[in-house]
Order: sequence, then C-alpha cells, then structure tokens
Amino acid sequence: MKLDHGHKIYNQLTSAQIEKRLNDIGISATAQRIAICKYILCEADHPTAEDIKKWTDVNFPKLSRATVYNTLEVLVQAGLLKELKLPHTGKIVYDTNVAEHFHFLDSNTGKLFDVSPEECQVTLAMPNDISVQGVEVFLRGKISIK
Amino acid sequence: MKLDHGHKIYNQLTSAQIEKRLNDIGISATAQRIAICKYILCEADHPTAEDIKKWTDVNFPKLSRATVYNTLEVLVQAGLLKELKLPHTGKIVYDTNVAEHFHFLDSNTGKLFDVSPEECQVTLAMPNDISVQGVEVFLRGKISIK
DNA sequence: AAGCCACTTAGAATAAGTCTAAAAATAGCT
DNA sequence: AGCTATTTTTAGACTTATTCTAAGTGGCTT
Repeated sequence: MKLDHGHKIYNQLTSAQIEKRLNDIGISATAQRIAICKYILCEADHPTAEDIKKWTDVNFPKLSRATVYNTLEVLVQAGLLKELKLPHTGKIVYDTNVAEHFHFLDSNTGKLFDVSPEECQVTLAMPNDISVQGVEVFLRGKISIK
Repeated sequence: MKLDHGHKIYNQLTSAQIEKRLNDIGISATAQRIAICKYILCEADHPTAEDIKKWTDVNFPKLSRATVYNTLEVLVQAGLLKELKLPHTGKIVYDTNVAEHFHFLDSNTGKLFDVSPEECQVTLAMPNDISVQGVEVFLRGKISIK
C-alpha cells in the first residue's frame, strides 16, 4: 500500500502525450478531454466529478458539468479509468489504477489508499451453483503515527 | 448462502412482540415505529427507505417520509438494523442481519444475498502501521439454473 | 388543566447526477 | 476550400434520494 500520494508529481504528462494516449484507445482528443485527463492523471487522487468540475472552473472556464460526466463515461468505457462507489459516502470517485485492487479508507483523514491483491486475499467457499465474477473489498481503519 | 427469501413468512411477529423488542433496546414503541418494524422484520428483504415509504403509504397512511428516515436511524443506532450502501446502485438498504457477513449480488435478478464469513474469508497482509477495523466484501455473479 | 418533551408531519431545501435541445466544433467527402 | 453529417459541448432544467425545518400532536407529570 503506497502511503505517499505525492508520487503523481513524477507523473507529469504533456498535452501531446495525453492526446496520443486518447487517440491510441480510440477517443478523439478534444481540448476539454485533454484538460480533464491532465487533472485526473497528473494531479488528482481519487477525484469525484465535483472535484474535477471545481478544477476546470479555475483552469478551463466554461467547461460544463455535462462534459465532465460525459468525458468520465468515455474514459471508463475505454478502460482508462475505473469508477468506484464509496461505501461510506456513496459518492463516485475515479481511479487511475485500473489493475485489480481493493481500497483502504483511513478513518482519521478520510483518505483512500489502494490495496494490492497480495495485501488482501479473498478465499471463497460458495455453493456450487454460484459463480462469482467480481469481488470488491473495502477496508477501514487507522494508520498509526510513528 | 440462503437462497430462498421466503423464510420471512416463518418470521411473523405480533405488534406486541415488536413492541417488547423495541422497549428492550430502549426505543419507545410508537404506532409508526411498530408498523415500520413489522414491514422490515417480517416482510421486506433488504428494503430501501423508499420501499418502506411505499409500504406505509398503503398500510399506514399519513406516515411521513421524515418518520421513515428518523425511525431507520433510531433502529440502526440501537443495533437492530444495519445500513448498507450498495456499490452498484449507491442506494442504501437496511439489513436485519446484524451479524458479521458480506453480500452477493445476483447480476441476473438484481437480488442481494447474505454471505457468511465461512463462505468468504479475507486474509490481510497489510503494513504494520495499518490497523484494519472494518472489512466489507461485495461479490457479484450469477446463480446457475439447474 | 397547563406545561413539557418526544415524536410526527408536510413540504421546502439540498446534493449528486442525468437529461435536453441548441450551438459549436470537427471530420469526411468532392 | 466548401458542404454536409456527425460528434462534442453547453447552459440550464430535471430527477432522485436524503435531510432539514418549523409547526403540530399527543400523552405524561405535577
């Protein structure tokens, strides 16, 4: 579980790089979409649609709420993002980590961390006639300060 | 995992029994609360607040939406119910099973089933400075028809 | 009987997300 | 380049679930 969220500062992408990534997955790279991706991929950490809207209000004025939602849908469909509904708030956040993983919520700070499948293993012993296709795990707890 | 939801037909409670249960946990048993409990404990299966409101509209007219929400809060506080926010819809449902357990969603029918800790075991290998206090598991899949 | 307090009521307010219809941008053809 | 079709974006209205508010009700207590 990576504790520092600052790693995104090493993840700066140019607009051209983002444009290429979008084109590669068959998404036409409009100015609005590039801006939103820049925020999601390089700055934000598990942002909500509202977080993104607030950022664009400052950094890309006139971009409408609908465009935020449309773009997020496009990105999720294309597999660039994963949508995650938080059990504690019911809010939807977007995750750039599209590999299989779970989540840990620090109840002190409200911060969300990714948990790898090595750190959290689920063993199922379900009846034969049940086929499980998806497993979501949400952990809550505290990080002790040393 | 209990597949039949019809077991609640064996769980009929009289108003007097519900009244006693409420009093036992320190909740004053008003007519509205008894009615709501009757539905939740004897008829419903993972109902939403709206399900309850619809039921009272028919069976206990004039009961207001706020009373539904207030009552649910009181019952959750008292430990008679567990609140559960569903990852797929984001809706809150109420569970009369207050023992530790997880959930399985049948993606064919949208029905929700309880999964016991024996059927689903979670093994954690988290860093030392993380203390996990709560584990939620949500499974999705299909039930094969024989 | 008067006052008190918990509970309930109807409806307004809020918040997150979706929808709509029109305008703007873009892409494809000739 | 010019014309047309398609895609994307926009502002704002709408929806849905939940919470809030302020007034009303009803049963105890003294």
